[in-house]
Amino acid sequence: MYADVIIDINHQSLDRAFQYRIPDELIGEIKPGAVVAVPFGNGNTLKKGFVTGISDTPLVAEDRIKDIHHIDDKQIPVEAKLIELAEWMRNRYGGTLLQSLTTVLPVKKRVKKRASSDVKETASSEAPKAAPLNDAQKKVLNEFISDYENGIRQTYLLFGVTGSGKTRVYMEMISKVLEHGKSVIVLIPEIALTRQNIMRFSGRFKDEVAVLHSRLSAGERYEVYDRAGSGAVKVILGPRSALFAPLNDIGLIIVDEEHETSYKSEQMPRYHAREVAIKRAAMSDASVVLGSATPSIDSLLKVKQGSYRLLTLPKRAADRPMPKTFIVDMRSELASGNRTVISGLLSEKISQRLNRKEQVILFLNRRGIAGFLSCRMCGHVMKCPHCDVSLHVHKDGLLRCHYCGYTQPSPDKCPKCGSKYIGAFKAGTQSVEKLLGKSFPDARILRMDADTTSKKGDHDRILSAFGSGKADILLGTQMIVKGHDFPGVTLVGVLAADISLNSSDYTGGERTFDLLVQAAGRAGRGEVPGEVVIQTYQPSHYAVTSAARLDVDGFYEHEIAYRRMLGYPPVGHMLRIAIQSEDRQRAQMAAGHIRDVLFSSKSPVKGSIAGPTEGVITRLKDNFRFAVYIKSPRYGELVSAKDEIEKDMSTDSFRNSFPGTLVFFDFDPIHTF
DNA sequence: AGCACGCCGACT
DNA sequence: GTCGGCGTGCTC
Repeated sequence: MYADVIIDINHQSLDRAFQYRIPDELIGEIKPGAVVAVPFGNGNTLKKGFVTGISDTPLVAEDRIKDIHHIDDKQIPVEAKLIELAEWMRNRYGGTLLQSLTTVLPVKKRVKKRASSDVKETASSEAPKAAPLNDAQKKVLNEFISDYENGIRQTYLLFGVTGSGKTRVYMEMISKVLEHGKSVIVLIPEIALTRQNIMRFSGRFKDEVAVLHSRLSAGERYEVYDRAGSGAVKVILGPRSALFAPLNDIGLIIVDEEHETSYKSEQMPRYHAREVAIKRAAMSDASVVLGSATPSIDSLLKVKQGSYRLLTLPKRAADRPMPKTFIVDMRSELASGNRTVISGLLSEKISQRLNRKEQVILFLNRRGIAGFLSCRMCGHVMKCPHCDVSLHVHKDGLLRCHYCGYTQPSPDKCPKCGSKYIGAFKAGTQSVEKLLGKSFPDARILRMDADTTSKKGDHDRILSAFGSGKADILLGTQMIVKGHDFPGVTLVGVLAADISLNSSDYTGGERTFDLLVQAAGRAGRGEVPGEVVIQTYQPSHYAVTSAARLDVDGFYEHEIAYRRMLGYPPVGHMLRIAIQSEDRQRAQMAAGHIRDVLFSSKSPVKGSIAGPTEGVITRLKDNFRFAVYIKSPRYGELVSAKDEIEKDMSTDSFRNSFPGTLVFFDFDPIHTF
């Protein structure tokens, strides 16, 4: 008997199975998923390896095959299914099989048990007092249960407006699946892994639920895996990596806030947890529930195409009204002499709340830092004529497109209205804080951004201070919009919707819509109805107007038309090939070489290759970054193109011409490069 | 990633 | 002569 073993050395040329003889005493113990130690290379040094298959035919001369040394008993064996999943990921997202294996089979060191965390003890107080389900919740739940009991397994999109009680519905779905003796994985974005969220689940499912998150030590992680493997834990709650928990008999995978970009990995393999969840579910005869108040364009398209089933919660629970929204045109603020970042309307509404002792959230989206050029008089934004994304202001003063490399000089006058007020966007939380201090000297202000949350615990401390009413205004970046529930907040101000709108990639509209609707969702969660003020230089942009109407369908129709016209995902597909080297010249040459390889190949994608272009961040950790983009209506063609490049990279000629050059693939990229 | 083989310079 | 530099090639 022989075992196929992947050696734990991350190198392209070693990314294949090696056959080892299974000694008699280990026959039956060595299975796919086992972790073994094997002698490797001339020195026969013992290396860790992953068993991916068993066979009884030697593929090389028998005298070249060595024996497995021993099973690494510090590791627990994992389902063969996870290996199959790793192979699928390797094929779909590129990179080495070892990278996929180590993603799927995370380090599981056996460490002495520790005292269990304090979460369980405090959780019991959360357990009683569940309100009865409302009609919409009942309807959704019954549809799911009826399918489940009839053996129908599929992917559902649970579209529920902010505050509609999605979590409550998840709990009931989980209970039902547990009754059938199956287990459940619940994915939530890392940022939403708050104490309150964990409590809700552990209050309901007690010892049967376990939480995985990045702060867990190896020992704590091992304990969770161990209890999952033995069947003591039936529900795993965690971020995207929790998808690979070694649970048997999975009946349901829930992906909460499915539109969140954190579900996409930023390391190889750059998998999307939503896609992998659906794959893992299919392998275990499980259903998937994707939940969101602002579903991804991708999932909405799948619903239209009939591959996901739509479930909706159209109203807030307990009949709370949706907030009232106002769009402020910042161009007219400028025209009327207000040069600050806070409009007259917003300022007036803030004083009102301060007088009434209600709370205010002010949101300054800073992601995609001031990279674009726009006119403060007419709102015109400089865009690439070929790719319809914002041009990025380069340090040499030129404007550049990230997808195709199109370049033009910065204009000193707006090409549309002739105004000289065309410039890069600047606004930071610190300067806004100063301005607020001047305008509202009596207000207690909390600022929450990367600077004020650098230490562990800062995050929770600021949020709980605001939650307990120790401040009137919470001013912050992205991080304050996600999922928090502050009943005292009756006004949310979005200071500059434009920043995310004009990010230099195709996802700007979608991200802005999500942010605006989620921000609006923070207002009026308590007794007093909420209001939202959205400030922008592009008040008629469909992402802004549909967000103000909280109109997901309307936004979808506009956005999908834009994606269709330019062949962007999810209508078409896109592959980013990122090339990095410590030597700038070499990175650029390698990128050019890769483009040429694609051009001269038989691949049908050669008509839609763009680049090489330099990354937004041109240098990261001493590496110079270049990218080549390919678009294709068919994902499979991009996979073939990726295979073609991987083949070329494994040749001596590539390794000799571009030593030390790293290549990463990103399918349907959503993070700016 | 390691380790061996190999074909050139400067040294006990 | 031969000790050792690290370029190229292989690892079940």
